[in-house]
Amino acid sequence: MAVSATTRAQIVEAADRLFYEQGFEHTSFTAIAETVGISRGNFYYHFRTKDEILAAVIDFRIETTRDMLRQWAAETADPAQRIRRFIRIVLTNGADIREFGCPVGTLTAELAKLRHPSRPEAVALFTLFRDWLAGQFTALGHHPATADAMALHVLAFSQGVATLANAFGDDDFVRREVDRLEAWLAGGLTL
Amino acid sequence: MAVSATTRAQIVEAADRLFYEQGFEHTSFTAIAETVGISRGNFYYHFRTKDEILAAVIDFRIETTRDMLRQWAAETADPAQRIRRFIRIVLTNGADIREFGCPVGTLTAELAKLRHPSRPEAVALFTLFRDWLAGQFTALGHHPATADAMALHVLAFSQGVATLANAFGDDDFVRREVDRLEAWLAGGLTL
DNA sequence: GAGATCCTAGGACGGCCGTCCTAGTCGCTG
DNA sequence: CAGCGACTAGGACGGCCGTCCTAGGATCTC
Repeated sequence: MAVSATTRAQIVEAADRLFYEQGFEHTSFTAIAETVGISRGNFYYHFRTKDEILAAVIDFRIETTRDMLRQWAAETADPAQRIRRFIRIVLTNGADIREFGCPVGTLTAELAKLRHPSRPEAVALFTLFRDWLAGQFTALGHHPATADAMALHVLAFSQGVATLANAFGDDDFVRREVDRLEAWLAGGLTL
Repeated sequence: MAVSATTRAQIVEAADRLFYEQGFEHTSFTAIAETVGISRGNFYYHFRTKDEILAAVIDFRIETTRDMLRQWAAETADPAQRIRRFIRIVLTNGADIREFGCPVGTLTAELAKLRHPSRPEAVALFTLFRDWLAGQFTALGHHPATADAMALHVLAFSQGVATLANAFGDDDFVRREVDRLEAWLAGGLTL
């Protein structure tokens, strides 16, 4: 049981990374098996289909994200500071983003094109950030509707920056946009 | 020769649409052949590999985009009005974007994950818009470096909005963000 | 009207894909 | 130590993929 849980976790983590780096469809069972170091047949014991792995990966990402947001909330009480932490993800994860884009945005886009049944679960990852950000803006004294609009604005910022960072690999551009949005956050928060 | 040119063009246009709707890798020779209404074998006469089709599709998109930008330049002399036209693409093509995302952004992201040799050509599509936008900002009296930063800012806006529109399908959000960026364009153009 | 050229249809090929089966190993429990 | 459940390795399967070959039809030239 302990060993199987480890193997299962190893599969999920390897798939998580491979889905991010190569895309869901392009990642084969063989590639995951080789990464983990298990036989391809053994696989079937833990996951019956590739879609089941995807579902597990999305659940894993949701859990990981929840933990991260909780961590942020525990470390800083100021909502503005929390939002700033989100804004700076594009710097913190700059190298990965330049190479592979945003994990959430690219997965959601791919599943949309595949018309994959798990698409709503991937979108839920976006919703997680959206609701958390909206909560911070609400804590800053904004009405819920305004707070949600601001949350979407911040999300759009990070998606746009991630996409262009991936395309052009321009770190200066990322820094400039981060500065701009932080100024917006510190200033009027005009929408 | 006239017939072959037509067939070739039909293949490119069908592939263009399918690559957009389903992604490059997910689109098979069979799917393209069925869309055009030709046999799968005949294909090989016009394109020897799938990568050749991709290259032709990217060339086609570059040509189409160039035509569109020329058209815009011909129709309106005011640079600000031209930029506004670009900003409003997310509204004009709202239905497609909600369903499939931005054609340029999603293709670039996919080719990055596939480490595909044609990735630079896809990025060139971005560069086309980037340079054109920078040209408009220059015409508004900004220095080249500033104009380029503004161009990237507008591009990031459209990518962010397209990604979230695809994820959430929220038309109000798109309209709100368009209004906001148009206000920025009409106002200070602060970066 | 014969022949060269352009174009097409249909199918064969090797390969990798996701899926599934089976025999067997390990470790725990009684 | 017998038995059972958890776990693994290896390989077989049908199917679709991209690629490639070949024979024949259409069209144009002299």
